[in-house]
Amino acid sequence: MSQDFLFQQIYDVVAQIPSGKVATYGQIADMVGRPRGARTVGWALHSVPEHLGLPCHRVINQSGELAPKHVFGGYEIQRELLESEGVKFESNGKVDLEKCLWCP
DNA sequence: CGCGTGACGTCTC
DNA sequence: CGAGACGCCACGC
Repeated sequence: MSQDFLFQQIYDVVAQIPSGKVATYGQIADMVGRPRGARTVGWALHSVPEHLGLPCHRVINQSGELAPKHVFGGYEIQRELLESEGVKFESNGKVDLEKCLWCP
């Protein structure tokens, strides 16, 4: 019940991420009321059906790195999508959180 | 009901 | 600064 609402919150937050911006698991977790549930957010996104159209490639970890595992398709795919949306990448392959981090 | 696992985060060595 | 360990939340068995 409340848990389903939590999932709905996560889906809603991710869906609200604008193009050219990225959000971190901790940020989303805090939005849904689970500031320590960053793992839960990741688990939720893994459980979320892709047909919902959630830009999971815009969800990254606190370090600014993309998903360590090619869960949604592949690291390169994520980078391509983000770059296509205007997200800047650093030489180390990380996202420029200073400019592309989603600030609600 | 209890244990194990996982797209993470933060602290400490 | 880098790597490792512990901790948190939710689900599956």
